[in-house]
Amino acid sequence: MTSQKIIDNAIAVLNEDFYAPLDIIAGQAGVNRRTLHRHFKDRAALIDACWADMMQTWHRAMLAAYHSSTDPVVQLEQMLYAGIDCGVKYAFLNTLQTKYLNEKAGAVENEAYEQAKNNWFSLVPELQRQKLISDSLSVAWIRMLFVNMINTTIQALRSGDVAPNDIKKFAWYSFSRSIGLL
Amino acid sequence: MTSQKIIDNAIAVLNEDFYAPLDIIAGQAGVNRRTLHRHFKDRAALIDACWADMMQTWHRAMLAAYHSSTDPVVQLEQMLYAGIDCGVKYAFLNTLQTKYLNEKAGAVENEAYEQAKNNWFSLVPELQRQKLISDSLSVAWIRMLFVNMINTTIQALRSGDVAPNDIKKFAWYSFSRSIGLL
DNA sequence: TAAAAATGTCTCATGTGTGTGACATTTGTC
DNA sequence: GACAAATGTCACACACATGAGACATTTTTA
Repeated sequence: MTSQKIIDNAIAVLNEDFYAPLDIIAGQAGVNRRTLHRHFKDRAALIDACWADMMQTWHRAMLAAYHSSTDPVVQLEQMLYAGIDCGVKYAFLNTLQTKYLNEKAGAVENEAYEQAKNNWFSLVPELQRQKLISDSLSVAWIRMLFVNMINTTIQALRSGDVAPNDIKKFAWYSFSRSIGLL
Repeated sequence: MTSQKIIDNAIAVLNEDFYAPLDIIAGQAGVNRRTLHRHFKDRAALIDACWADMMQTWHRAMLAAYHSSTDPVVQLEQMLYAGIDCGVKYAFLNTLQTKYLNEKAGAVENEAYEQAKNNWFSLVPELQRQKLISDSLSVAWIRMLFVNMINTTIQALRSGDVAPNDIKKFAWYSFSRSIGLL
């Protein structure tokens, strides 16, 4: 559908430059700017749509990873890979969260986010209880390590300085050790 | 000096929003927008000045940390702390590097940056040679871990979710382990 | 104190992103 | 083919950031 095509390209473009003019987004999506406005009332509406879209992608990937095993370590590993696979979309999600979402009320569309987040947050204390990872690190800190490891991976992929084949291996190696695993 | 005052405030403001209007920057610095233009020809000139300023700060901090010890592990630890202390300025540097610096030729003012970078890059192979850190990780990857650990730390500080007292400790613990140290 | 420099205030022209209206054109559907 | 929906094209008004000119005011300096 056209709306989806616009959203996909908007995410790609806005991820590079959050303030890119709508011309660029429309052009990238192969539609007229006027058409873009027919699908999305204004810039804010488009960004909201992008946000919702990303939420869905992210949420599904996390849920699938979470249910791929009962071993919390494997769950965590799979969730990291899922995050990496979300790639560009995830990076944009982060941008939004820091600079755009502040202005919005913690509204409806955060529900899915919260759910995935809660799954994640139940995992870490469990790992700490089992003494598999460090219990001197706070959960909030570990959450940030997780998110930023994904960012690091995406950056590494984009920069071309790190061999793509190595990246996931590196990411899990570095992340798991950074939280005290093994 | 007025120029420096404007630069400092510009860094602070642009770090929050890279596209903030000059009004805001001038206002934050307590000067008129017209005055800002008398010190800096245009927006690009101001940003260049910010860049140069940050380079200086960053370079000095890195150099001091590097020379604080002859033990490469201690050097690395001190450089991480130095990066964290650069704080806000460093975060802006990162923003610039990805989205703004692309448009510039790898020009003159990168010299200082390169020098500090080279110090850093000599450190990592040395640590690998001494088998203190993992030699399966590439230097480029470790560089990214380093940079992103600083970002993570700054985020953590800003979010308020992690106790400020713990942060440096957490950062070194997580970073050192993520590169295979210990 | 007097001259010079820096800054503030007001104004203006310019460029650009934005959102919308009117109408032609294309595409899809029956 | 005929109709309807979606899209393209052109045009317009609006808001806003920008950079600069003219001149008053303040601050520095000799």
